[in-house]
Amino acid sequence: MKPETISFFDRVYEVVRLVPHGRVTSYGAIATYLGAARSARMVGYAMNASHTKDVPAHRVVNRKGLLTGKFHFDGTNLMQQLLQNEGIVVIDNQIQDFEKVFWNPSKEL
DNA sequence: CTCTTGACTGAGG
DNA sequence: GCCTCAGCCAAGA
Repeated sequence: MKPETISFFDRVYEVVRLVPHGRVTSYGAIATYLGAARSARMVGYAMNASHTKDVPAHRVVNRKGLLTGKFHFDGTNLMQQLLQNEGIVVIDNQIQDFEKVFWNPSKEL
């Protein structure tokens, strides 16, 4: 695969796939890891097309640990269900102990 | 090329 | 702690 042919979106997907089971990360963390710290919005924008990809988008939340993208899932609480299924505690769209389950690709990878 | 759209973020009131 | 504003930048029409 020529990197030039890989779009920014695809790079986002690869990083999201690297997120360990039972962990979550933020849009900004992914953007920073990709060298585009100011492109956090692009990460979310990329996730908008993640439905056609095998990407665990539910592991990606904003910097506050809030499930901002839950409305993009079929069910109203599907995203929360998926996270809790991985052992992550979610209350009212807010991840509990966010710092403990947070996975920073720039540090861990 | 120009314009619009965002699952974001940080600063300011 | 909450709300608003502005900057950010890639992709699609």
